[in-house]
Amino acid sequence: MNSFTEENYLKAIYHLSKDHGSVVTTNRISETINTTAASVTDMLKKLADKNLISYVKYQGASLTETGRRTATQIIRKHRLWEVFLVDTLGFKWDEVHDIAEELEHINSTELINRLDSFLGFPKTDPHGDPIPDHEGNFNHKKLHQVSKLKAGDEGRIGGVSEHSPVFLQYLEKTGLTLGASLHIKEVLEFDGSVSLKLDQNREITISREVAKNILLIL
Amino acid sequence: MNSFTEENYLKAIYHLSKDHGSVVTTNRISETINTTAASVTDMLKKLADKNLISYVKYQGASLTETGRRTATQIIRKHRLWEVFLVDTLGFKWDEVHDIAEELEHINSTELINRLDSFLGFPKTDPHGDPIPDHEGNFNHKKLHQVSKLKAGDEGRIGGVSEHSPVFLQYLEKTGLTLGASLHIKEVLEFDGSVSLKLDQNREITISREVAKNILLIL
DNA sequence: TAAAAATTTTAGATTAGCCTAAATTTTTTA
DNA sequence: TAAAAAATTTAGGCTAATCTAAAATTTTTA
Repeated sequence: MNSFTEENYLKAIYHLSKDHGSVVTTNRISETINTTAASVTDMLKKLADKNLISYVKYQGASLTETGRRTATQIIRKHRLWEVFLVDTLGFKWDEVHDIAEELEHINSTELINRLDSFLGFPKTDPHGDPIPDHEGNFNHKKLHQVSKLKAGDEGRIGGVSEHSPVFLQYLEKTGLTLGASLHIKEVLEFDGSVSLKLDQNREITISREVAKNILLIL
Repeated sequence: MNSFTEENYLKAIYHLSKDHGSVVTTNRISETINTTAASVTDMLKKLADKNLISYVKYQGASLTETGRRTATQIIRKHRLWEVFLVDTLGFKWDEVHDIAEELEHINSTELINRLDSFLGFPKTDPHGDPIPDHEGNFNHKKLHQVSKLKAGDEGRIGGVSEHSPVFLQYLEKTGLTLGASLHIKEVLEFDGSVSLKLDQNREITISREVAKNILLIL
């Protein structure tokens, strides 16, 4: 059994190692977990002892296969709980992160499988992030940052890569919710801001920063 | 904010002080929480500092009003989660205790109120125990131990005072589930065992120990 | 009611997770 | 490529929650 803290470190390492296997540094972890580099070093040694990561002093850490499986199970729980909170209890998509952050540590495979079944085996969470199955396999859909597209491209919003309440509330207000269709009219060279046409022919402009965090299915 | 551990101590003290206000000893707590008396002493000092209990050295502890309110909220959460696990996810009544024991520490009033509403504001949990409202008020129904009744008495099962899986599974198997009507035929003076007539005129005999843990609405 | 038994508390350690400050290693830069 | 800067680790401490063993207090019993 791993402690809450250990689980949070595994999750952080997972999220920080973009492509499976890449090495993550002590400082990057300390920033995401909001702790000191010294504390991270301590924990990395411990996780390495438990064979959840491989760790080379002064170099960084990467998840072992066991570590990766553990991390994806926590992510599975987090995302299923988010679906429950939004679909079943009626929370808004910007309200669920912190609660799911607690619920993800509840320890019962049976519980999570029943929850999955009750929710109808959802494939994505309320932010469009894929929910891994009980073996840790993701159902990857190719997603494209709006900031990387050009005039004329179109697609539906399939996810967001930033989950802060302010950002999600902004999207909600602007009509940029999951599933919304959009058509790119223009990308301003000056600052990278993007003009879009939305469902009811509504036209809006978003900043490059916002465009980077909206992911499209083309 | 209280730690998980503190919450567990408060819950234990609550359950051990039969009638509100009665004093609970160090050893009794150490038995229910499965820890040493020395550890309990440490924690009692801490809870007293936080004004959650009143504590007199060598005498024992009792909940303050704040402590009582905190404890009932944990119990509220525990019981609502049990209802969710049984009614919504289809667990059996003997399978939910340990999971609810974890879920009860999740910290969100909004979550628990929405859950309550989703479940239809249940008044009792799957074992018949009353669910306090958000102000900590119980809807007490008068319950009678079968062991205290005499031949001729009858009623419905309104609760059980023992929640171990083996006991609950035994009741399930025997048909002694929540709501079942029963009629007391005879109480054996020799060993206190009780003969009952059940729904379909089925007649069974239960031990005094079992009879003590079944609670009837007369 | 005094001695024995039981209960409770104190003293002193231990472990997990965290911290600061100092030392070490790696990376950057001039 | 050597010095400066940045990153990382080590050393030494802290707190929460636990433990064992010893001391203090209360309760029981003869």
